[in-house]
Amino acid sequence: MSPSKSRTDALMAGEELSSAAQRERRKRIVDATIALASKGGFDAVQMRAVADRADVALGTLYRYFPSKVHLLVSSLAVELERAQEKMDRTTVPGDSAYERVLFVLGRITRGLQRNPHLTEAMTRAFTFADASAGAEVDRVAWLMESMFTRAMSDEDPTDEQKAIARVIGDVWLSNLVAWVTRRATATDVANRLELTVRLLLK
Amino acid sequence: MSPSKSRTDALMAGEELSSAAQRERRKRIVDATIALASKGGFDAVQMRAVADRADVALGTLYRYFPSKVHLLVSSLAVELERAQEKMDRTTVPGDSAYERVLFVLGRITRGLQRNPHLTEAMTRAFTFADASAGAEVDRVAWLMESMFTRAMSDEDPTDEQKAIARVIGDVWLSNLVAWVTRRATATDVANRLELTVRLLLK
DNA sequence: GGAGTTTATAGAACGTGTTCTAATTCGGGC
DNA sequence: GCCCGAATTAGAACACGTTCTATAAACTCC
Repeated sequence: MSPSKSRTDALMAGEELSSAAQRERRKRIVDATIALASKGGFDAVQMRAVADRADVALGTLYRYFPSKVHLLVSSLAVELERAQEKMDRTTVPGDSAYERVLFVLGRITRGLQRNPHLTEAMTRAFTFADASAGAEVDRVAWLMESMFTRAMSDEDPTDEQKAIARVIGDVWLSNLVAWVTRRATATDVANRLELTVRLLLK
Repeated sequence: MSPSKSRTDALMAGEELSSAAQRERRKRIVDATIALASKGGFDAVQMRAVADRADVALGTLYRYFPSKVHLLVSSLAVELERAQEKMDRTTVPGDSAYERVLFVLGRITRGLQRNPHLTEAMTRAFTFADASAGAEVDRVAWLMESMFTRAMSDEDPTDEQKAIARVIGDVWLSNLVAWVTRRATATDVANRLELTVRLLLK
């Protein structure tokens, strides 16, 4: 049991997947998750449906991702990495940290709002995650934070910049959730983000 | 069906409970929820267990609160109201908004941290809530916001003050969740809150 | 105080996340 | 090629949120 356990951990973290077949399986699972989430949100990501669509047995799915929350948060990390890569290929316009952060924020937010169901699924999983998904959640939090610190300056971020990035991330997530649950409109979200960034960076 | 529907809505909102027996039942349910949550957190708040403990049939529980999330978020509102009342009976020390907000934040945070399981149950329910619990979530959000605006000044809050209060609320909640899921220590939380309030109010 | 309506009760039933079991297949060392 | 442990599979089983059904109790209005 012990060796199998450590192998499982590697699978979960998505690192060092022994065989190509396993990397393949993992990708199919994440793809299936994103497809189902895009179509019907959190509720549509049913473990049996994911397994079916990924052409994998239910037990295998659980071997790769120990819970629905792990699965969705890991998929969120994958999506954020994609967004970050795209951002890296762009030159972010703006003369001040304020302008650049707002640009990045607006862009990602609009990107997510283009796929409401997917956003709903991922944000809900993220905020619902319990301690067992701590590693995955930390990874996503770190991706968010670094997305904003990069927009603030090219240098290594100062502690204060990191703190600001974290606050922006918190506000961003909270507003995304409010939008997803229809307690705020896209305009509300844009306004509040602008206001927050202004308070923090101007 | 229609009159019963509207009566049910009243029960959900907790207003105008027709009979004393119904107010009684509702209170027993909330008390049972808080007791179970205090003991074992979100997972321990099982609908059958709540119903048993409140001495109410499962169907009745669902008539009063249409889901576990509604139940927990409503209980959170009750708890916040209690905290607010206690705060109202205190004179908040501090010469500046910065100092007073920090005092209030520290106090409520420590209060919640004294009951980790309850806090875990409530914050997870709050952040997991979907659109159907929008009203309950809005109520809690409003309670939080007004808790901070009151600390900032005695007057009616300006729009900017409201915005600041909202940001503080977002950061507060996010840090509470991080603490609850053991991704941040109590010290981390205190530091980050101090830093955030400083950035916003100093 | 009785008829009709609403509310409460006990408990079965259902759906989906998660776990478990038994059998099969895969991959690496001989 | 064969063996062995690990990985995968199909599917049963289980837990808990939620819904449904049938019956009883509690109100309301005459």
